[in-house]
Amino acid sequence: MRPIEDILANVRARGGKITPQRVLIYQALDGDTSHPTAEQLHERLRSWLPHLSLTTVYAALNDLAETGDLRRFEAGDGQVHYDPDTLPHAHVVCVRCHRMHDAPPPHGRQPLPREVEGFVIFGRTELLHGLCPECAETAAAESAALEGDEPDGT
Amino acid sequence: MRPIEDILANVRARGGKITPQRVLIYQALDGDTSHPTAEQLHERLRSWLPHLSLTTVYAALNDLAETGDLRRFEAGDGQVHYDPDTLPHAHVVCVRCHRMHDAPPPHGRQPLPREVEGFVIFGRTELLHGLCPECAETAAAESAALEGDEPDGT
DNA sequence: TTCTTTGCAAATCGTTTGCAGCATG
DNA sequence: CATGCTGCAAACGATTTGCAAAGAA
Repeated sequence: MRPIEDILANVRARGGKITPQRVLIYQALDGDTSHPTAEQLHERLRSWLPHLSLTTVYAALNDLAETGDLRRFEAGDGQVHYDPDTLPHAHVVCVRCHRMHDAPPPHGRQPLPREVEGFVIFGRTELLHGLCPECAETAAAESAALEGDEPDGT
Repeated sequence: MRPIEDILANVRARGGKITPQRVLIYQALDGDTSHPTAEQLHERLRSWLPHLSLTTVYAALNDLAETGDLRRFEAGDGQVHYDPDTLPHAHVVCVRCHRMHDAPPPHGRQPLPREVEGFVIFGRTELLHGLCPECAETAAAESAALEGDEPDGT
């Protein structure tokens, strides 16, 4: 994400107004690598601004996303996630618990194609689906238990 | 997607039952490159089975997705899309009209990493975001019109 | 007969919208 | 003081769930 000052300047340049809510949201986002949903962010910020409404969080996030200062993506859990890191990079997602990490290079770091199938390309979202260490362990334990229930397993 | 017979055999092997609805859905999916949503598929199949319910379509699709015979992904339009092509490949999506194509090789055809950040990797979803030819034209026309409204544009 | 699947209606859940009051520029 | 923003409540739309009836095995 660009420095907060740049973003605020941009808001003002577009005729927008700078409110304490937006500043708080922008600051919370800066450097956040947890890929939060609007609701998660809202929950966190409530401690600082108890009156902050979820609607306002959505408004601020979608605004940033439209100017390209924030990446917005769906990760297969039915919710929209936001990522202040707008450089091309991949995400690893657990298909069970939906825990999510940035994938280290080289994944997703290839340069963007300019044009594909006649489409002008702006951005890329790359998700790697798998099991996180915890869920992999649970899954292993479960399948072991299942084998115990199947006498034919010999 | 695997041949229909294999899929049906698998259903039976898991204690499932083979119904006309499921067979119809599997057949419709086979070779489909349009990345339909459950609702789109439902709409199409209604001509053959007017009584087919959306619930049933969801059940069949989610079942196939769980066995890995169908890829399930969200494309930024708030809906879940299904793709019978389960080989790793990328999709090009129009951010305006949500039209979608498969990206031709080499995009997204790199082999899957086995493990990333401790996660065991099963699959990948790669989305290229951009403007389709039609929307690019519309967008160009719109920005031209906007410039006309701004006398300072000189 | 047994147990899964179907199909309807209602519930759920994340996100958006309408609108009145408030605060920024 | 004009306009954009906030925050509440209500609307929305995609997906899921509960349950009784139907139909595979």
